Amino acid sequence: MSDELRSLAGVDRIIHEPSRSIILAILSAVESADFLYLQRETGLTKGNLSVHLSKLEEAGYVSIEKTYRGKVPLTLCQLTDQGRQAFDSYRKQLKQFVENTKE
Amino acid sequence: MSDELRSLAGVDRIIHEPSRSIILAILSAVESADFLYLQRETGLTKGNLSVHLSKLEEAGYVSIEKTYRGKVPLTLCQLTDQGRQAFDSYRKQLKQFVENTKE
DNA sequence: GCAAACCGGTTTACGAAGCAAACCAGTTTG
DNA sequence: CAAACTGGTTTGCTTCGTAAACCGGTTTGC
Repeated sequence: MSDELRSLAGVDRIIHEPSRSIILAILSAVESADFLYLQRETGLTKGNLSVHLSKLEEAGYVSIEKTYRGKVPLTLCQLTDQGRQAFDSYRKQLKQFVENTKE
Repeated sequence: MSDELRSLAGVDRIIHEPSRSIILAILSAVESADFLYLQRETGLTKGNLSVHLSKLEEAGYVSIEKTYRGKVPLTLCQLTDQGRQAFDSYRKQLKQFVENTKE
């Protein structure tokens, strides 16, 4: 019985952080997003979004491409395959946990 | 759309920590549990279990009663009403998130 | 044409948190 | 009566999340 409840035990700490789960959730739905779009959607400050993105990039979960829109800097973010896989299995663990604690 | 993904945004940080989610999950199923039982079920070290229990107690989510079994110290833990409520709504938030990120 | 404000971020500082290991009072064992 | 065990608590370290300060470049106002 407790093995099931422990489904959360080895959860990916990179993802198990609300701000980052949300970022990954958004990226998993859109193919590609720029910094400001992510900022609006997540409600994060620029500083924190930047830090979380760096952490996700470092983990290999998102790729970040820096370019320009005209003369203005533009940062594009995409979920990597590894990121998609990691997020998928994270979701599965949450689902497991929610279901195993029913009633 | 992003409001739904942000369901995790304001999540209860006391609970959104795997060790503590697991403790609450166990307590939500058993009426009352002693320290060593919890240690076996969670797989936590004594030190960490102790710290997490204190934090949960401080938050008003579990009540801790110290007594004796014969001459041996015994620590009994129970979910409070407040704790049950908080855990319930935490589960609902997780469920929301999982469902909103489907496919 | 230049100062001030704005854009799109990054870096820094710091308090809080998790974890492992050391510790401790009391009890049982040999 | 010393050594080991029980049932925990406390300490020390390191990592992490957040807000605030900062920064290079661009646009705006005068």
